[in-house]
Amino acid sequence: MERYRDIGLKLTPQRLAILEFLDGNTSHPSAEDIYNAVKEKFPTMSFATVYNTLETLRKRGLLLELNIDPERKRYDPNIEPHHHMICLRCKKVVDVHFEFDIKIPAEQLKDFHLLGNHIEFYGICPDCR
Amino acid sequence: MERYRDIGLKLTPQRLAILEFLDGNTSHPSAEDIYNAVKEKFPTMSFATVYNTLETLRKRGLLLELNIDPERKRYDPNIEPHHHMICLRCKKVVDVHFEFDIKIPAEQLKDFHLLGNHIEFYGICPDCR
DNA sequence: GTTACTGCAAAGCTTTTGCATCCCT
DNA sequence: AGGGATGCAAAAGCTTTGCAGTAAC
Repeated sequence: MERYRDIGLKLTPQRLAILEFLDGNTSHPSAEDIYNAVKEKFPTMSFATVYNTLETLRKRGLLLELNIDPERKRYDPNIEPHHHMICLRCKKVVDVHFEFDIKIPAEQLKDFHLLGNHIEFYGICPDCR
Repeated sequence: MERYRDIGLKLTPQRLAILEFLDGNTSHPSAEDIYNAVKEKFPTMSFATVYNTLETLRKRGLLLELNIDPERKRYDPNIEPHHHMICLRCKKVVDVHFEFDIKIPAEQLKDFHLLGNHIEFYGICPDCR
């Protein structure tokens, strides 16, 4: 956790609680999920603090903002490149740690300069079958 | 256009204008883009009508709702499975019509029943280079 | 004539912002 | 002590909804 202070972040108790909740979390929580979780420790916690902290972390490259849910932003503390499997029924999102070798044919690529990719897999999870 | 009536949709002038704007459109417009475009023909056009029509089309599988933009929903009249290339600078979205052979290793797949996938490619488009 | 659609306005959600206060360093 | 963070409330932006009037079938 000291590494946060090293990059110029003030380690307030609220932030520590948010960081602790996010650390190793693979549930891809929304801002509200985070707010609800941390509010138990800090009843005065506000959405502003949650959003401010998330934005601060994102700007420093310590957090990813995911577009996998059309209704709200989801956050992922795992900044390693990876993909996601989404259950169409319960909306659960599972990480897929595997590097796929996908190459776009040159005639489609034109002069686009590729920097990365993200795959969303859709299906039905074991629990929903 | 008659096919819309065949599936039980009333062909109002407003709807025809929306359908005409969407037909063959590869710009992945937002609801506001569609509203602005159609408002020129129908100054009384309301967002309610745009959203109602989009939702009606989506429910009938005639339109895709895209999650590629965290700020707003984008719509795609091309319902053929395809992927997207997104310019990180100008946010332009280009279709990628190519089927990639991607298989998730069994130990990652678990008992997830896969139904489809969508790849977002990130990079810089020729215009922005 | 029925039924579904339109358009306005209001409301609902998520996210952002202004600002006074607070507290980490 | 100083500068950034917190928390409240208000506002902003996108999307949905209620409802009365209207038009397609």
